[in-house]
Amino acid sequence: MEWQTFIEHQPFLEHVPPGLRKATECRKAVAGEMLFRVGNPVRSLFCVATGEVQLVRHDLRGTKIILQRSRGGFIAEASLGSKAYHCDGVVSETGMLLCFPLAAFRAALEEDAPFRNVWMGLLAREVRKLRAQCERLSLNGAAERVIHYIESEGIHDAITLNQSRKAWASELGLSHEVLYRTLKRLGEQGLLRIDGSRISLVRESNDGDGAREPTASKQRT
Amino acid sequence: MEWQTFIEHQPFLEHVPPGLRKATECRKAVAGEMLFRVGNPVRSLFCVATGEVQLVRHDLRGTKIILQRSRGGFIAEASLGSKAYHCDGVVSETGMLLCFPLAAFRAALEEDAPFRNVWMGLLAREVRKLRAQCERLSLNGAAERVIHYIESEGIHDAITLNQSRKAWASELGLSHEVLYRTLKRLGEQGLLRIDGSRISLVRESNDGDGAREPTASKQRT
DNA sequence: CGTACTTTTGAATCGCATCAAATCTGGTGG
DNA sequence: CCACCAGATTTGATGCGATTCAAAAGTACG
Repeated sequence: MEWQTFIEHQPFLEHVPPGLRKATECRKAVAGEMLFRVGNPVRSLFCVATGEVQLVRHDLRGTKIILQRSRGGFIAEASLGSKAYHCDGVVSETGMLLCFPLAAFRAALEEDAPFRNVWMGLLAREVRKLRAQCERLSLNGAAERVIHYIESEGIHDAITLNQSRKAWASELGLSHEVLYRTLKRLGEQGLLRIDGSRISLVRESNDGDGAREPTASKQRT
Repeated sequence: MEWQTFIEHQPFLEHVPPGLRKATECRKAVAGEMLFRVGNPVRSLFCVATGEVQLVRHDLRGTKIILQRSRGGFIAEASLGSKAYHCDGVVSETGMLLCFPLAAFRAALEEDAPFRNVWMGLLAREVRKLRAQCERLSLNGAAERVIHYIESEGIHDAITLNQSRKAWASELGLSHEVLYRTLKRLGEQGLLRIDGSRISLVRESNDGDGAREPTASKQRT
């Protein structure tokens, strides 16, 4: 498969300098495969062209916690700065992978200013995204988390889910049952419009129709 | 005040190139002061030499959410990559501040390779730290969050709190009452040793003393 | 010495997690 | 094409733990 194909999906790949491109391996990754495990030395940086890769950790009782979910874009960018991985990297959906050798990647950052700036921009974006997720997780209330998610991850107050609702629930730090119930309730209250995997926020215009709760909080039957 | 003084507290400042040093303003920041507000254009990068600065946001009902808390080190590093601030920056404890003009900072990154590498290392560290916090917040159980905090933020399973417990509670996504009770309970169970602001984890050696719960989970009276 | 804030404990309530079970879905192989 | 299976979706019932409201005691600071 050609770089040109990938660039269409991931515009930032356009900035990868020729030297690094030649050193990059491009391969298929099958669902279930482990890219790396906790403690493994960092040898490559991975970019998910298609499919999905997750950064996961397991707590004491074996519960899986998803730390990052990448569908297009880098996975474990921060591993560039450390010797060994802090999490497991598992392929959750079959797709194509770009494997950048660590040394070549570092060299490219050193030599190529535009590429470097794109990279620093990606890191900064990741930081902001993570801060938003922390903010979301510190909200106590299922409805508030759902709405916060749509507001911060969506475009024009609407999202198209690219994962199952069950997986979304765990990203929101909720049990899947509560997420289902919350979506239903918000839908019935007219605060949310749900068409399959398309979910959008309905902003109340605050004029007519006085039979509504003040805002997305403390909804009761 | 002199750079040499700051470098003792923040070793990475040693790598700030001379050109950038000359352009940097150094001033006192008084508790309560707002460094910037949501939407303000980014003009400087701030480094907290002493005192404390917080990155905060407010939800719909005015509840304060702390997104970052910096005591020594940069605050809002990710703002380097965006036009405007996404949060408010408030001084929570009086101290000294280094204000790097944005343009000069960018230029230094461009020209000075060692400085740039230190900076990218800081960004990567921030990403890992934020991932750890997300992991922590997605644990459901006060005791588990406390223990996770000590394990990931502490040194040798021990931390010295540099903030009030009330503030810690909000960082953990808990009400302060629950944190107090949880600490007390864990202390009584011998899982935690608490000396004022010094809190350390007691690892059970799993040999003698059979009167203990399996691990840090599901503690009951 | 007084004020503001943190720390601490108590009691009541609410919402989420959990267990259970039924239905629906997409995909596989016969 | 259909039977079948695994996983996702949906709904119900229950208990626990966190939030919340309340109030008292401790502590820092001017």
